[in-house]
Amino acid sequence: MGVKERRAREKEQLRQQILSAARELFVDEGYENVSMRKIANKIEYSPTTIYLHFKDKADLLDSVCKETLLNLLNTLEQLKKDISDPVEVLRKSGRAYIEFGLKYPQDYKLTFVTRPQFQKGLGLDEGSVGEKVFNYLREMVSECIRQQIFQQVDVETTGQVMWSAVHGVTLLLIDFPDFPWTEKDKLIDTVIHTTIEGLKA
Amino acid sequence: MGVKERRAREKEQLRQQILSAARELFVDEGYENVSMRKIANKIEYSPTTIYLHFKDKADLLDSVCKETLLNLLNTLEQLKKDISDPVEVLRKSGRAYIEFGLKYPQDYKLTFVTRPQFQKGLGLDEGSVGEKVFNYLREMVSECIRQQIFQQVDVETTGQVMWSAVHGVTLLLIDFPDFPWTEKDKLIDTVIHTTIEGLKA
DNA sequence: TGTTATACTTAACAGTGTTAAGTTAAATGA
DNA sequence: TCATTTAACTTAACACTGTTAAGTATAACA
Repeated sequence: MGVKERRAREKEQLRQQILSAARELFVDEGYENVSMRKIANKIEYSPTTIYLHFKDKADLLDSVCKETLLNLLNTLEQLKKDISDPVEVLRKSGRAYIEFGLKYPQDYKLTFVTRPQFQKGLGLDEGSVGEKVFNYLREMVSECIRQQIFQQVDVETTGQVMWSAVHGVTLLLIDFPDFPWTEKDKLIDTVIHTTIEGLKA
Repeated sequence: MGVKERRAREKEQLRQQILSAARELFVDEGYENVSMRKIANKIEYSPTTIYLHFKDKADLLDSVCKETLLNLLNTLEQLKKDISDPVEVLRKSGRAYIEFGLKYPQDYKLTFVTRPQFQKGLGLDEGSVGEKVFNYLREMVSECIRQQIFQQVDVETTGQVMWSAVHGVTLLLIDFPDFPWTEKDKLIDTVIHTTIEGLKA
């Protein structure tokens, strides 16, 4: 009677196969330049088969991004365990976030820049992985406010300011690789340091 | 003998007509969702006529962007004239920059996010409009440092930190329109204020 | 063994950016 | 004035795109 189970397993396997083919192509050639036929070709199925596993191209992108976000969330939550000072957690998390973006630049852009256009707002809806990442940020900031390290008492605004800074420097470093940046690590540290000091003041 | 001149004038007129039709559609519906046929329809010409004035769709968008960037530069330079306090200039310029991005989100993203890897002349290359904008930022920051308002003495790093912050918040507001942001103006003000205070500290 | 359900494909639709070739009308030169 | 040249503009087509309705083939079940 394990037939159904085997079938489900096989189905999931193909789903994963599509997913990783899509990720590879999206990252290499950019979402816009990847057609459903191209993905189908790579996995040696007909284009329509993809539609048995994903609603449409945007849904496929969405699934790829969800994976990426889970990866980021995992990285961040590992961090929190080993540090007690909330400012230090915030600092290290900011670094980890930026480094994650620089390590997987295409994935980062796909998730935080490209995707929202197609799935309006879905990136940070209730229960989504994106929301979990932002909740992580909320908790860190809350702790800093609770310990009266930050002057500002508005968790939301404070978190959003922090996010703006790390998001901004991440994208600039990704998108203008040839710009005469200050030494990269110095820039990252200064961005994080400046924002935290600004929130303290 | 003014025939050639009249013809050139008429040609330029049509070019402008295409340009403004394209701008309107790009802004309203997004670059990806606007077809050459749609633009052609709007100006009541055949699609191919556009190709007599612009190399391709990307070129058309580039021309639209160059115009708006010049607009931004103009807006910023107007600002500088009426204010003497360098911090106030920086603050107001940051606001104007962000508001520009929110007003022309497609142009902004194309110029500062999508284009840099592919396109020459609109990124931050030498002589480009983008470079002129960053030079403006350099001058503002220089003045703040010269007057010893900022602790940090490195113009490049300081400017890049400032840019990261405004770039970040601009893109977040563009890309996640449905996210429960703090009241928009408050968020923008806090981002700018925090960064400037951080640079003073 | 015959029926049902599932996996997958074929063929097509309406759309895209772009181009080669053709048309029309205006400007030029004799 | 009239043929010729030149420029503006259009038609029709190509090779793509995402997506879907309908069809097939095969495996599972009664």
